[in-house]
Amino acid sequence: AHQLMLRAGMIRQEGAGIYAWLPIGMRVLKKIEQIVREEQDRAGAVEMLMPTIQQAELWRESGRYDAYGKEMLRIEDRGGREMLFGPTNEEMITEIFRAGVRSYKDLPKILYHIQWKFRDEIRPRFGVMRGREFLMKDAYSFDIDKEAARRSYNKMFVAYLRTFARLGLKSIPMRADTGPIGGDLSHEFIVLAETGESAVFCDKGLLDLPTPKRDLDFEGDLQPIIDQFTSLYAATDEIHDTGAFEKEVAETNRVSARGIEVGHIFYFGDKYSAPMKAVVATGEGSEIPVEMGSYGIGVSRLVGAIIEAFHDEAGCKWPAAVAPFHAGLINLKAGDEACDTACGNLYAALEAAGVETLYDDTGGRAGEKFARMDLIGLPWQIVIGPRGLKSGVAEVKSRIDNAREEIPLGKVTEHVSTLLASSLAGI
RNA sequence: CGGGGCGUAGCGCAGUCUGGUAGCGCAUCUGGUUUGGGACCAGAGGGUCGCAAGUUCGAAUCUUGCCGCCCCGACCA
Repeated sequence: AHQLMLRAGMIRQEGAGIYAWLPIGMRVLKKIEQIVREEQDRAGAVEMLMPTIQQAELWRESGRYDAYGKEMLRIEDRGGREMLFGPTNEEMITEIFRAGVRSYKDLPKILYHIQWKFRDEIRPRFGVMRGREFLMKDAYSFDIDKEAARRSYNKMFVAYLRTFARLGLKSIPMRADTGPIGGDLSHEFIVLAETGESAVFCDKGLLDLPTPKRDLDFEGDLQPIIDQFTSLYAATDEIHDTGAFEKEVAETNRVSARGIEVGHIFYFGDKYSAPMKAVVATGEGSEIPVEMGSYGIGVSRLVGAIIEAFHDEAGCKWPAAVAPFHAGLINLKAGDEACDTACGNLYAALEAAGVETLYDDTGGRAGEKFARMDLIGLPWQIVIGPRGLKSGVAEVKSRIDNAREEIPLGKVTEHVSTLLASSLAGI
């Protein structure tokens, strides 16, 4: 994925684990971000934005300023105040919550933001898959008791299933260690890919479970869905138990593969709310610390994960939902009036139809242009020259397009529109 | 942090051992011939040789220090 992203000009490395997002890569990143946002909103989470730079003082309240170690990038401002580039936002969101919420009547509440994080990884690698600076969606839930917290957890669980499905990915929730964040309920969402960083083991049945529907009522009982996805065996190598795997899963259903972690959800109770005194009034006149959870999705990592899942020798093969452009339009003879007109009309028609089109009118040879579009991974590639039009779809890429008949210039727009109705439906 | 390697044009590299005018391929630009799946000819532009100090008449090349990056091991979205 890293090689493809570099060659396609999606990113440029500016330091170890630090990348600039070039225009093509940016488009993909933004599309993924938007899908993540839509599904968070659908689940009832509310968007906000917290800063990247935080005060050390805040992290001393939770005790993590010293506990976090060298992975935290610590900086000092001109006044000698200790600051840090946020690796996560539990402390800050807890501080914001306690300043603004006092009553159980304001609960439940799920807040999220999509913001750059920095973790000074020991060894950054695999490009944006494990960068030091990365874009993450992190959500935080606040509830009056554990039962309510469980409902918030379930909302995010289902939102994650939908999010990854919309990105064209098959994600598998796996029970996970809670690690330094703490708590006792946690799942990792793993996407299967041959080049994944961790080994995963699961029941084949998990791969066939249906994605929760778009019109699902998130305020209803989600537990049956969660049970469905958590009753079958699924574990990463860290907690994999070969004995249990062989006992619970029939031999023909055992899947052992590799995967990429793209999301992680935690319930951690009052780990932060207690020490930081984020309390709410109950109905009985007492105050109790809120029950919290946090929910992360690696947005920038997803760009790499999707490429890992969808690519071939020639380049990326984006799902339509995140492709940087839906179509590439090549004018083989820029300057030729008939060509320019046909391309101009077609481009206008495509854009009007909502088909995002990359128009290349720099002239030159088709092979080079197609190779470039293969690399970037445009689902449709349309070339127009003096003799008419040719086009192809990503599944076949450039290889069998030569067999297609040419369409005269005058009928290009009409022809492509017809194709649009079938092959590009749903974009 | 331990171990291994690299730093020379936008990208990929040669040159370093043995000090003597900074090169090659791709890309870019100009002109021309071409043009339907990675063209050809001619020409051009582009360099603090990672940084600094030292040795020397002279350093990409030798010495020392520093910086950056990559790969292999313990962490994570």
